[in-house]
Amino acid sequence: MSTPTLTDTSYLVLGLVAGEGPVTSYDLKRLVGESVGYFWSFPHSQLYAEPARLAAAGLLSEEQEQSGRRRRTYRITAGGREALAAWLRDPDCGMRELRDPGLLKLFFAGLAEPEDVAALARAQVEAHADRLALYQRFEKELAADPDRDPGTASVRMGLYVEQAAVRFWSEIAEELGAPPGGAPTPPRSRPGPPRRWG
Amino acid sequence: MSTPTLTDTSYLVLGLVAGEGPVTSYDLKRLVGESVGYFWSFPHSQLYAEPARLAAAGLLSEEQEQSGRRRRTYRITAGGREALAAWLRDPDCGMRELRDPGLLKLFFAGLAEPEDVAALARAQVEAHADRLALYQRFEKELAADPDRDPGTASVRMGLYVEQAAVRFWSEIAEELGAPPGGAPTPPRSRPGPPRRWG
DNA sequence: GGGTACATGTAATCAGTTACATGATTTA
DNA sequence: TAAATCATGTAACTGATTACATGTACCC
Repeated sequence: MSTPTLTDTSYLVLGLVAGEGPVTSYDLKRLVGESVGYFWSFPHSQLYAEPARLAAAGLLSEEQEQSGRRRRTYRITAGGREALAAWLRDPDCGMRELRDPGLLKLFFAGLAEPEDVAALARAQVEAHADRLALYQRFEKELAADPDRDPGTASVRMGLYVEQAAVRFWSEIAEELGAPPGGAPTPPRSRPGPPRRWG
Repeated sequence: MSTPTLTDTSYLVLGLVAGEGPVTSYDLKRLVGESVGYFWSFPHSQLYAEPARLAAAGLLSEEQEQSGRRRRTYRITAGGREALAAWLRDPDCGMRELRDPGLLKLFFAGLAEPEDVAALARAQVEAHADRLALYQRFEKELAADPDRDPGTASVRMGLYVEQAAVRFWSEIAEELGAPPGGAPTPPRSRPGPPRRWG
């Protein structure tokens, strides 16, 4: 009852506070921007709201400056540490869906002009290739670190997924550029989204 | 001004209505469940709220039964068709981040017991393998369809991503089972989440 | 003809986003 | 010292989720 259903965001904050010692919201913002933010970002305002919620739930302690900036410093409490541990101990957690806006557009390819879909594919290839390059750089630098934190393995997931995306969109681009039929841009096949899968 | 910032969800609904002709909210629910829902799902209540919004914006027309169930039937309007076309024409759209709860837990591996992380990895392998098998079945069935809708290509993306996930989590599981050092479960390396990437 | 599952909606809540607003530092 | 940028918050809005509530069809 003292834990009013924590969200993934809650645990993210909880974990960061647990790991980094006393932090302010701004510290959190910086931390997120440098690490988790690459696969789980949100606006800074949430990094003000969420710790406040957690403090209200007794999972963080809050201490406010009396002087100029009146910034709040958060620390994890025993309760917080336990909630975090319980979460970490539980092996099952939802599988996030893709929710990729690009994929959504592709899903409606039947309603679009083929050259627009091709343009989409090219744009996606470029965007994902950039991301991939970034992750490859990260991975390389991290590999050099002798006592690398186990959590940084998550970078590799980003890497694999971006590879998959580049591959996928490249295929789409290619198929649209040179469709099996032979014509450079085939006519719209059928109006409407695909009916059923499977 | 007549389009108060449509979301991706709006376009999803718009596209479905455009493609499927007149539909009720329940029809939408069924359609989503059979197709897009696999990579972009939401509760049915949104499929009641969103068409209403779109109708208010003039992008759908709404017609309500006077008899028993009083269900509402939606059709796309000229304005809706144009909004959809404009969206489809635009090649750039945000790249969705992973936001994977499993990855988030892994990110905090430094704060967890190694055997818990291993259990997580195994659970993830299983979940993603199931998903992968499902998508492979879909892809196979779709491949048999002679006039397959271009939008169904999105299934392949799901397939690639699940392959990537299975690969990733398998590696993690394996690395934890038999770490390079030799010990079956190494001591917690360092408290705290990874500091910086890159 | 009673139960169970499907169909169809509304209401309340809340997380997450956008926008606004201002205090402190640096730099030109 | 003016301008720009970094730091630090609050307020308002709204999309999305949870929960509730009831009507209709099917089946044993």
